[in-house]
Order: sequence, then structure tokens, then C-alpha cells
Amino acid sequence: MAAIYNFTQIEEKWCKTWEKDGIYNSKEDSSKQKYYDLVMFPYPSGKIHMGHVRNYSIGDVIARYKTMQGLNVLHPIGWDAFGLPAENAAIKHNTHPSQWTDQCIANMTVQLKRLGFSYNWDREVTTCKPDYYKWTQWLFLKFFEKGLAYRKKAKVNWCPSCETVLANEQVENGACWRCSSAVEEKDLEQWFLKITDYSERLLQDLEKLTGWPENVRTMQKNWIGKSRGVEIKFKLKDKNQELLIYTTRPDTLFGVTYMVLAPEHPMVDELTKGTPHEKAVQAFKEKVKHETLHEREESAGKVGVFTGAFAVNPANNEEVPIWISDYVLMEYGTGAVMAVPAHDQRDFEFAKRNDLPLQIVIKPKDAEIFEDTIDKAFVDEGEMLNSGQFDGQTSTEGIKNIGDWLAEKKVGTWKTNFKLRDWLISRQRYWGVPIPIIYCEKCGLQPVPDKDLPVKLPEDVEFTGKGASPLAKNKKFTETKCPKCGAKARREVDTMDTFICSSWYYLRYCDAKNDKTAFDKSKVDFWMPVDQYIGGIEHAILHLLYSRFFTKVLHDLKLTKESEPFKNLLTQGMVIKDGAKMSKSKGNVVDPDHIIEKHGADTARLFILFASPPEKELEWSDKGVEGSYRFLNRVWRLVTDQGPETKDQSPAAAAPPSDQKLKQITHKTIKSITEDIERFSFNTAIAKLMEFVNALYPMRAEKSKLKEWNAAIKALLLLLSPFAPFMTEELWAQIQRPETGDQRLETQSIHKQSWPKYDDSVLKEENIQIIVQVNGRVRDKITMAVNAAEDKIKETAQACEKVKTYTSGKNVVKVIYIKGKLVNIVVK
RNA sequence: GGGCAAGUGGCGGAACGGUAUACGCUGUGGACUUAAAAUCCAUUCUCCGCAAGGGGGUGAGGGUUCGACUCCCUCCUUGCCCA
Repeated sequence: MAAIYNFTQIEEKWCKTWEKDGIYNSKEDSSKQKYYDLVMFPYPSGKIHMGHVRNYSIGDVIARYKTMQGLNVLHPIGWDAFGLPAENAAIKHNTHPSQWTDQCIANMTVQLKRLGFSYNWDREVTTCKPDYYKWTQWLFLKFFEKGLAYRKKAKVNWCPSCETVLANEQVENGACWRCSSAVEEKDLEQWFLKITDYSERLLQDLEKLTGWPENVRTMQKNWIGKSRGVEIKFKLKDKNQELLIYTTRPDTLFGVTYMVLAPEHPMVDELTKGTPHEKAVQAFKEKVKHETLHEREESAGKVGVFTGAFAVNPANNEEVPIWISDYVLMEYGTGAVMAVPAHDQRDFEFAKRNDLPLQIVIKPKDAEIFEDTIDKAFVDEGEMLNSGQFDGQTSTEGIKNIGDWLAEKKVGTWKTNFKLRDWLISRQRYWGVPIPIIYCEKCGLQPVPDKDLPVKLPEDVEFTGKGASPLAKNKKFTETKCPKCGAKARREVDTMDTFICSSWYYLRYCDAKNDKTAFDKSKVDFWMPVDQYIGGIEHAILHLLYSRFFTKVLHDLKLTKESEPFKNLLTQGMVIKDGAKMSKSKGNVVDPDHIIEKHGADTARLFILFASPPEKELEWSDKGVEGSYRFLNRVWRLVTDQGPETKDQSPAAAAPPSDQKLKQITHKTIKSITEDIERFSFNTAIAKLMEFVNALYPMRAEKSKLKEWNAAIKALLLLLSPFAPFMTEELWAQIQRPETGDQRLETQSIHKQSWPKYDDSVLKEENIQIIVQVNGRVRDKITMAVNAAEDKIKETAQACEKVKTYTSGKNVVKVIYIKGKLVNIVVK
């Protein structure tokens, strides 16, 4: 029997054995309840980082626990393998993205296995392999057939560093989400997916996602940004034309003092042509062209030019000047707004800057405000004034009433608006899925027929990271024939956003090897939805919204039964060190390999789960890691040692241990750890394992006299096994057959055992401790028989000497008894 | 500016409205050792006290309650998301 805990040897041994026995593979077995446990698959960057270890340790504990509970668990892994970093790394290291990626996957696979994660490796998917992206293309074409994939020219976000366009969701504070370069605006024709067709459903179904954290649902809700408002027609003065604007605040209509058009608004040229204002307006338009979206939003309410034209307010027939400004965007609403400087902060700033008048139409309740004294817009609810027949109503009533009034007069229409834009998916880079489209001069845009899929990404492409679409330079790729007329045609040279690859990978896991279709519906319907999804909060909008969209489209295409992919979501917190996110630039990165070498995978997993609750930030601590390592060593000695190594003089050891007490502790531990794991409170579950070991330690001197000892040790190993799979497997093997070195049978693996059960009757105590409070302060504790009557307990509590010192000479107002817990005596 | 979290010992963190600080780290003392490491045992919120015991205490202030870290209101600080 091994005397010391040799984690390296143990972990290597079981790694091999588990792989050979294939103990973690799942089948569609309807005799058991299914459980789909999913972790966000990694981008193969080369090395696993602590965030991965945390994510996957959480997923693995859940998988192992659910398996031991008798569920049929699907716990797959794969690779989000297309993407810019591989292309950049390949350029830097003078290799090919495909070779680079393969190498990274090989390295990281070793690391994941070394960490003991119980993945169904037979379902591994790699998004950059033709057997996967063939179906990504096939799905794209399904979207195309449905009219959900289309091309259009639009203002797009361009990252000058990545040399490609980005979707709205991929721009953070005006910077590229990946490289943080300032994003520029370009007018380009690009491919889009029509996610806006699903705005309403994506919003509505958030209500169903009760297993998601509230903050993620709120973020998605805000991103979709539904607003109810009115489209109002303003007549132009002296012209037989109308200007259409959109507002969510029709209650402020009487406060309009000017109008603002986006500089790109089609009416701008018409209004100013041949007028004295034309020159200034054209100059302004030119200037705005060079501003990024972000700059335009930042410049809110500051710059603008008068067009010389006037519009007529349909509410009061007042004439108001029409300006143009960069803070109004053509992409939002109608590209024109009615400006109410008294009640909108942007309009307020713009008016102040450009000397435009204010008109107050809403005032706070019980207060007066004046045009010349307010220093900011009043945007809250209030009482209406200067608004004709609407005076005296609340502004909330005003929204409805003015809206309806406009509708009646046929100058306004109630309209729902969404902030969500269509998903821009084409990328001008090499390492992605080719968009399976062919351009024919005669037939126009043609989808590649299914039989010709996949459109393979050519290997021999020159990519420098500069210039657009590397595929364009490869004639063998671009030159093709029109699938319809057979004439010479050319292929689309853009590739797809990699978020498309990750929008359906969880479906492919259900049927990873299928070469006839993307996935078999029955298999997907068997496993879906994902019962538990675990990943970082950074995908709260991006990946999680795209995946929901995909699932809804596939549901509508009758390819899946489910219309929401992820039933429960756990967003794990970041791993930080010295108060900051681990990053190379800060030099505070801890490499998982180092801790595995020094203390083993079990220690790494245990620490990362113990240090903090899953959804909170985790501060890395080398000392804390040692603590977890010490605990595992303590378990090791407890199970393997024949007797205590020191004469124990402590009072705990002196007290004779009893079987009854030991059994009770064991069952209590099983109960509370089970409850903790159920609510994903892994840190407290581990704390209770430590308490259990602490309780067992003083008993080990007498263990030969304890019949319950072996049961306690077995329970300990079973309860610890999801957290420390290697050590518990080794110790399990040792206690199963201590005297022989026989080959282990597969069924004897601790990871094939059932989760221990507890017996409520064992937990029952004969006596209970009751807290005695006087006026809510703890004054004494009494021990009572578990079945003692309430009156008896109250009486005993009041009779306590300590209690009497606080109650004597005072009136007992009442005595509160909380069953089995406490008595509170209220005195005056 | 708006939205959402979170503020508990020296540190990471526990605590269905019911004994605040479990568990771990650190520190201190002891045992073992020629010595050290490892290990084992004890101790570690704070103030008064030799002690028994008692007072204070969960960012600040108020409220609800027999009882509040927990619920409500105001404020402060930090983090995240959106602008």
C-alpha cells in the first residue's frame, strides 16, 4: 500500500485506464432520465487557462454527481476552432492556421484529459473541419432559402486592425471586442442574418428562461430594446411633403422647438439644394462621413447645421426649424427626430449650444420649472401643461392620449421599435467557413447546391493579414460555374463570423458523427434542451443571443422540437489575481500546468471550487492551493494509515467514539453535501467534507472498534469523488481489494457507483438544543427532549438562572417559541 | 447619465428572518525532531476583566419585526453591463 500520496503516478494511471475503458460515453437510453450538461467549448488558443479550469471543473462536478444520481448524462466537449487569432498566430509563426489549430487542439486535449474531466470524447466536434462546417454551410443555405440570410449595403463597423467588419454586438464602447482597436464606419455590401425577424420572440421567450440569471435576461432584454412609440408626420412649410419621425414620448409633442435629421437623411439634399444653406450642409455631411458611430454618439447634442427649412407641428401648427446633426443616426427609427429640449437631455444640450428655444410642457408634481432657469432636461413623469386639451394630465396618460389623438387625426401611427439590428456575418478574413454562394452574371446570386457541399476552404491561400478577403486572390477557388446555367461564375470570397459555428455546436454534439445531415432530429430531440449550461458572463449577449436565434429558426424549419436551447444557465465569475483579471500584460497569469505539476489535478480542481462560489469572482491564492493540497493529503492518510502517527492527547480523542455518533455524522454529511451540490454551492460542500474529515480524525485511533468506520470512509470517498476523481478512484480501488493487486473491473470504478443515500431516522436526535433569548439577545441555551411540549420548553427557558437576571422585576410581555430552535422572552 | 450586482475578521469566504464570522489561508503557542520541514493538538472579530462573565460589532443612517448580514427607504464605495 502506497504510504504517500503520489498524485503524479495516480493521475497518470487513471487517465489511461479511464480512456481505455471508455467509462464516460453516453448513449440515447430512454430508461434513464437524460441530463445534458454543457460547458462553453474553448477556442483552441494553445493552452488551457484558469477560466477554462474553473468552467470545466464546475461542469465536471455536475456531470459526475448527476451520473451517480442515476441520470443518463451527456457531457461533451469540442473546439470553436475558426477565428482570427489562429490566422494571426499562423502569420507570426510562419505556419498554416490549420496546422496551428491542430497543434493547439492536440495540446489542449492532453491538458483537459490530465485534469480528469469526464467528457464524452467520442462526440468531440471541431468547427474548422469540413465534416462540421459542411453542415454550417448547409444551415446557412436553409436560412438563405427562408430569406433569413441576405446581402445589403449598409454602414458597418470596420476594425482596421483585424481588417474585417464586425457585428453590432461585437463592438464594445466603440472598440473591437477582440483587439480593442477603435472601430471605423464603412459603407459596404455585406451578408446579414435577419435576427430582427425574431426580435419579439427572442424577447418574449426570455420570460420562460427562469433557470437563467436575472442579469443576463435583463441584458438581453435591453439589447433587444423594444420600445413603443408613435411615428408622426410633420408637414413641411411651403412644400407638399411630409417628414416622418419616431418618438417614444408623444406626450412632449407640444414642446417641440426644432427638428433634427440625420445628415444622410434622403430629404437633406432636397431641402437645401440651391439655398444659401447648401454649402454649409454639404460641408457638415462631409465632416460626419469621417466620424465613427461611436464618435457620433459621443458628440451627442453638440454640433449641427440649420437647413433653412421648417416643419409644422401637427399638434399646434407651430413652425419649427429643421437642423441636421450627427447625433441622429439614419439606422435608428426613421433617421429623423422631433427635438424637445426641455424634456430630453441630448436635445437640451443641442439647443443650448445652438441657441434654440425651450418649451416646457411637463412639470414635476408640486413644483414649478421655468425655461430660463432649468439646467437640465426634465425627463421624469409629471403633469402636462402648455399642451392644449391635454393640460393637467399626467405625462404617462399623455403618452397614450396624444398617441391615440394623432392616430385619430391620421398624422400618427403607433409603432413598435427594436434596438436590435440584423446580424452582420460576413468577414473579410481567411480562417472561417466559406459562405456557400456563387455569383453568376446572368442568373445573379446562386446558392451552392447541397450535393456540392462542403465548399472547402482552400489550403493554398496567401494571407498576410492585410487587404480584403484572402480567398479573392485564389483563382482556383473563386472561378467556378453557375449551378443554374453552367456559365462561368465566381464564388463569394467572404467567410462567416465564427459566432455562427458556435450557434449550433450543442446540436451537433447530439449526433456528432452524422455524415448524412447536420443532426438527426430524434437524437437532438432526445437530448435537447441543454439542462445546464455553464460559461462566462461575457457571452451574455453575443453567443447566447445568437444561439437562441438559431434554435428558433431551426425549430421553425422543423429541424428541432425545442425553441430554446439552454434551460438553465450558470455564469461563472472571473478568475482574478491581485485584484485584476489574469492577463499577460499584467503578468499575473497562473498556468494550470504548473499547479498540476506541483500539486496535481485534484488539488487544482478542489481549490478552484473551494475558494469562491461559482458565480462570483475567484481570487487566486497560492497559499489557498496549498490548503486544498493539505486536505487531500489528510484524506489520503485517513484512508490508508493503519493507525495514528502521534499519541493523541486531545479531549476529543480521549472521549470514546460511538458507532451511533459516527453514523449520525456520516448521514448528516451526506445530506448536507447533497443539498449543497444541488444548489451548486460547491465551496460549502467542500467545507463540509473538511468538517467530516476533521470529525473522523480523532476517531482513527479507535477505528478498529468502530463498525461504522468503513461505511464512513466509503461515504467520504463517494462524496469527494466528483471533486477529486483521481485520488478517490485510487483509494476506492485500494479499499475494495486491499490485499491483492488484481486488475480492476470496470464496474468497480468509484465513478460508476451510486451517490450515497442518507437515512432520516439516523439523523433524529433525542435531545435538541434550544436557544434562549431575552429581547432578542442570546442569554442561555437549554437541552430538551426532542418531543418536549412547547409549554414545557417555554417554562424551562424562563426558569434559567441567567435568564432570570434579565427578567426579574420586569413584565414578561410575550414568549415566542420557534419550533426546535429558540425561545425569545420579551420583557418590559 | 441609466440598469444590475456586491460591501461580513489580517485575507478568501459561511450563515431557510432565529447562537454572525462555518471551512480554508495567515499569525501565535505547544507536541514530535539533534534541528528543520512535514504532521498532530490548541488558539486567532474587538473592548473591559486574573477569571467567571459582560459590552460593542456585518460600508453609513433610518424603518419594519419579539428578533435584521438577510426585508424596505436614503446615502457612500466598488465591480459589471448599456449609453
